[in-house]
Amino acid sequence: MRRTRRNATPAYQRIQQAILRQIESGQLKPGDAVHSERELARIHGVSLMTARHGLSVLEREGVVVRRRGSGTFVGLPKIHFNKLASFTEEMAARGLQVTSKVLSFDVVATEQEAVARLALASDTRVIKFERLRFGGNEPFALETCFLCADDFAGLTREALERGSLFSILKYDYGIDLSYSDEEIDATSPSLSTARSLKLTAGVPALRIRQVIYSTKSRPVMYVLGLYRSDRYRLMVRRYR
Amino acid sequence: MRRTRRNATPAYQRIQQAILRQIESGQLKPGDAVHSERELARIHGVSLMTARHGLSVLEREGVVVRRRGSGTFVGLPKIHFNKLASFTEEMAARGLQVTSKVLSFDVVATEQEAVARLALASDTRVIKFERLRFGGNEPFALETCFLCADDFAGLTREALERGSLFSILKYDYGIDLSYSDEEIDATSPSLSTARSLKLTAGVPALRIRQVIYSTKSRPVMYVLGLYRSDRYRLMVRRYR
DNA sequence: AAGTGGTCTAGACCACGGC
DNA sequence: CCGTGGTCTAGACCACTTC
Repeated sequence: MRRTRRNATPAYQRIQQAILRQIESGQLKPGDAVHSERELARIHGVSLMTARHGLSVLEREGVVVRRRGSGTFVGLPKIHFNKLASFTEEMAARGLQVTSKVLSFDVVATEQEAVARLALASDTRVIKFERLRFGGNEPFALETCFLCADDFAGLTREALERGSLFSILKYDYGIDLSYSDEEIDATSPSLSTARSLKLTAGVPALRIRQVIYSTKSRPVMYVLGLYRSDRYRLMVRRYR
Repeated sequence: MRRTRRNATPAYQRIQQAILRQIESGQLKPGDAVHSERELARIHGVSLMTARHGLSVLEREGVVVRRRGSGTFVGLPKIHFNKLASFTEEMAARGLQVTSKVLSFDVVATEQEAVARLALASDTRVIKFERLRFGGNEPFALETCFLCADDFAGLTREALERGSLFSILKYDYGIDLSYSDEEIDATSPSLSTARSLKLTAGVPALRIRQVIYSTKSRPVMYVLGLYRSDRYRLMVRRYR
């Protein structure tokens, strides 16, 4: 059987990408049937289990719907459930330009909650910074970010203002992110927060507390986000 | 090789249940190593792929954490991410008694948004009812529920007051639910809603709009929920 | 070096849906 | 009936972590 070279993209991911390309190019529209598992296996020269593995991830993201006895079909457009994306990526998906303003940047030693969520010793110093996030010149969210100060010693305010945090982690620190655990509720923003977000008083905000983990299952950062509820909503899929 | 009888619980689910039992019984604590994939395969007399399949679902729910080269470990206790549970089940997990009060129950023909979300023809009549949900005598949420009136003709207010909606669907209509797609934001509840939830004016609520699908991928019900943010928060895991 | 999880094969049978 | 997705086998090699 054909062998793949080491360290290449796994076959099941190549199959996913092939399907995503077909959807993005308009070749497949919502409701259309995707190639069957057996066809995908034959087309890509892989076994049935491998083709199935590729589809299963796309299904959990809502990209495709599988119906036993019937087939696999393209899901509703532009909805990706339970997908951890950077703010930059989310806005790009909506065709909006992102800008960010770093409101503060400090190293602090008294952030008990953040330190606990990052599973660090209680006296650990953390980098703390606040960013106001704009999509197409409109404020969307105020994010407060915490990272272990020792692990990310070289991280500066200037770097943050230049590029996206996700890429800094990847290219400067070799850290790939894999998932985030999030706690979501609603809150009345403080006066200063409301002013930053240009919210009229009394309008609620969506509060998302997320702990983001690396591919090695280590907590990397804790983010407290306050989102304008009229501009941003969370899409989630839950399973029985 | 040993054959399983038809229509039995799949092997990968039996493996999941075995692990969940070990955790619930206290035999395994957070951080403890679960049996390795090869051990599980041997213990349950299945192949490696089957044991892996079982673990992968538990991993996506946050029950276990897998670390390549190292092992599989029990995750943090009592947190099940992205799990579609009935209100009754969620409260039971917290040890709270559930009561519900049906505030209204009608068949209506003018609910455009609900009809659209259920993918029904625009003139379809739907059952619409509101329930106030209590956990341990405290109001948690106000839910407005919509179902196709033709498909659930026998559904009455009395049945709702007796038992949980999920079990009515299962035992009276033979419908098993499989997942829900949800849209989450924050809102200021109306005066009457605030009164029902015993909220002081101006306190925000978490708004969850969910479309719940059957195992046959058909939308079954649309639920608009307003949750007291101080008593309820949503736990979600998102993937890169 | 030994053990772990991650990818993959080349088949098999079952359950279900639509024609 | 045939094609679909769902479950499953009995192996293989790779990449990684721990010792």
